[in-house]
Amino acid sequence: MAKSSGKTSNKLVGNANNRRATSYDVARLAGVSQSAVSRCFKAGASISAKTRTKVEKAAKELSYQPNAIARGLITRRSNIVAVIITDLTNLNYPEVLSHLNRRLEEKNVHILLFTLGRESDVDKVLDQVWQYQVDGIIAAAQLTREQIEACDSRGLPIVFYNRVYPDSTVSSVCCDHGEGERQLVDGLLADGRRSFVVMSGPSDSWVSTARAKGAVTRLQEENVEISQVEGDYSYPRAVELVREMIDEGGSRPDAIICANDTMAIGCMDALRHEFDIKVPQDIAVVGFDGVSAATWSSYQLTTVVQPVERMVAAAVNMLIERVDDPELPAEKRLFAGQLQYGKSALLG
Amino acid sequence: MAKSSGKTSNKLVGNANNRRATSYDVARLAGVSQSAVSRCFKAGASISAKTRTKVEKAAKELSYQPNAIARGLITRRSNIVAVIITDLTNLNYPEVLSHLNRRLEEKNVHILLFTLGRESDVDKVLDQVWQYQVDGIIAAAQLTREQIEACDSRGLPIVFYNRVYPDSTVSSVCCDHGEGERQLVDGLLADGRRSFVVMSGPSDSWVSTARAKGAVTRLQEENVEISQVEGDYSYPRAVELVREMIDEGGSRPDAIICANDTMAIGCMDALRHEFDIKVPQDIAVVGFDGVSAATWSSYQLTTVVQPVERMVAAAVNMLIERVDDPELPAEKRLFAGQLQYGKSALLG
DNA sequence: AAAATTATTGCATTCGCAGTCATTCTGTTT
DNA sequence: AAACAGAATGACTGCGAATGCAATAATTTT
Repeated sequence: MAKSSGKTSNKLVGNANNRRATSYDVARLAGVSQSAVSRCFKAGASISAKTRTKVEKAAKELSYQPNAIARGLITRRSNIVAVIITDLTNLNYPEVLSHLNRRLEEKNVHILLFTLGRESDVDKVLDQVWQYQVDGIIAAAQLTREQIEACDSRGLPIVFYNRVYPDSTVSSVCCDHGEGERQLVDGLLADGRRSFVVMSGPSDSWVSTARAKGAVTRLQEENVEISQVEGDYSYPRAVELVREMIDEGGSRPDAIICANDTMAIGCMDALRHEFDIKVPQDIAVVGFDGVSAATWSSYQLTTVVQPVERMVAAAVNMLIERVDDPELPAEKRLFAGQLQYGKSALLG
Repeated sequence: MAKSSGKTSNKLVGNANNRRATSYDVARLAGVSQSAVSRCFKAGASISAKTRTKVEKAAKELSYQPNAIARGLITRRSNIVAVIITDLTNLNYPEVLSHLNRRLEEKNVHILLFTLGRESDVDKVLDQVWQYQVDGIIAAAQLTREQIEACDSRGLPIVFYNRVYPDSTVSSVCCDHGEGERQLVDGLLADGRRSFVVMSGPSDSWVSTARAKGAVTRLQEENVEISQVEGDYSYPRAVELVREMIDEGGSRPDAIICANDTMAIGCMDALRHEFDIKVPQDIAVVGFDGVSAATWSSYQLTTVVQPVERMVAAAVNMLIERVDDPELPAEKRLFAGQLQYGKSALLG
């Protein structure tokens, strides 16, 4: 602490020439024009080896880095995409975000991250997105038709992640929630389950609705008992719902179909530890997503695993294609989920 | 699908006048100068109510949004900070990121997100960070002294999240890992535990090292058995380590001290389900972080909860202060974790 | 009502880089 | 050696907004 001689002076130097080096500084030091410096940092530009060497030497000396902001201003390409996500605490999204980052990085594109507290914040977020001249948007959030059109009219490509606008020409990648639920239900039916609770997520979540509807639609084809409860994707709420369900003392269902894994885990814990109900013997529980906790040996959840990696790769490719060529028509890609047999339900 | 008359034409229009409106466009339409438009969008600028009205009307008509990139070029303030995170799949980080986003949003600052595959990628990431003229960095990753100095010399403030550089003048917020571990160990000792396994995270993680060292240091003050194993913060690896530990058939420890909750959960699952060992009766397990899964009733982990919200708020405030005034001296803030008693260890 | 004061406004310039164009240099061909 | 093609280079302009300064308008003071 006392002997801070070297370090602090260093800091003063840094603040003295507060300005970062520009291409002009490099040009002057290298004895070339600013254009030459610019060309040196652009692939495929016409520049001689000799000049390049001089420039690179000077650039290193000044630790020059081209200013991506200024470059973006003139090229109209920021190499930034906005990622709009509703709820990071959803166990599924960190994985999505992680893959997104890796895939985009490969293309030298960066992520400006926006998370939504309430859905009503979308307008505010979009304002910011526009101001920052991002090249495109990956949205894991619901946008109104007006909002989509506003992006459209600005020539700003969007790819939706896990939501689909059936009668609108917007691009999206999506897991086939309906089909996934159908598989789960088929398995449960084959297993002899006859009375069901469908636990949906928050009502404003398109994904939750798609899943719940998928399950219910399939169930209604059979002569079985169905009741629906509305959760919020969270563990504690699922526990509460199970309490209400069991405490009310009505007939217990044979199976609970949860709109995501986190709630399924909550149900299992509540059933087993609060009511000593055997899962899957007494009640089967299934989820959706394939989060890592689903494989933990306390749960071994039967669920549908979303092919996150492929979905993300598809979303990124679709978006970048449309950034490069805005005339490309919209495209919707639907990925089948992978049924994962666990021990929370006796299937197949 | 067939009647796409309205929509598609809309798209064509959007692409026709491909350019977004600029302040000049607004100025022309409003019959004022570009300066007036600029002032209209800057808080506290000198502008009459009459002009403001005209400008706002024109701006709305053209759906004009000031170009944050161009603004950043001249103000030297991008209102973007880089967030560098090692591993998003670490259950603790999504929560951190979520709070970061909320806090920064309040200050109208945005997040350019960088995740690190390997630590060696730091240089590449820093290059990008510099190019994008971010106002500052929040780093939940390890930087070398050279890298820190490089940021310093560019006048780029950094605040480290959960890592500390003892003999260096960099700002950081940090949970007191050592003290947290001490509390855990004290509890375990009071509970009569005499032989311990300390399961660290990856060796290149500063946090893991700090925690393991904290536990070991405290343990060495007592006459107890200590052995150390190296995990990687992950569930599956913790399971493997427990297998090795138990299968080897040596004497079983009384307690396993894990460097994070995820591994603690892995240990509990392995002990209970693979070896039918009772937790906490036979072996106590403790973790660190306070992730949500730690409270699930299957685990009810005894752990130290990091005050994430306060830590994030502190990090954001410290960073923004230093963006506003780069002369501010570095500051290190250490937050005590909150011991959370669960049923994975009989403490207190 | 004239002078003094203050509040608005527009002009011109700047931020840092990329791309256009005209010019110079290099190397090839005859 | 002259003529030429192609590569390399530099001067200059513009991307879109912010700002210092000077000019002008609105307001207050006397």
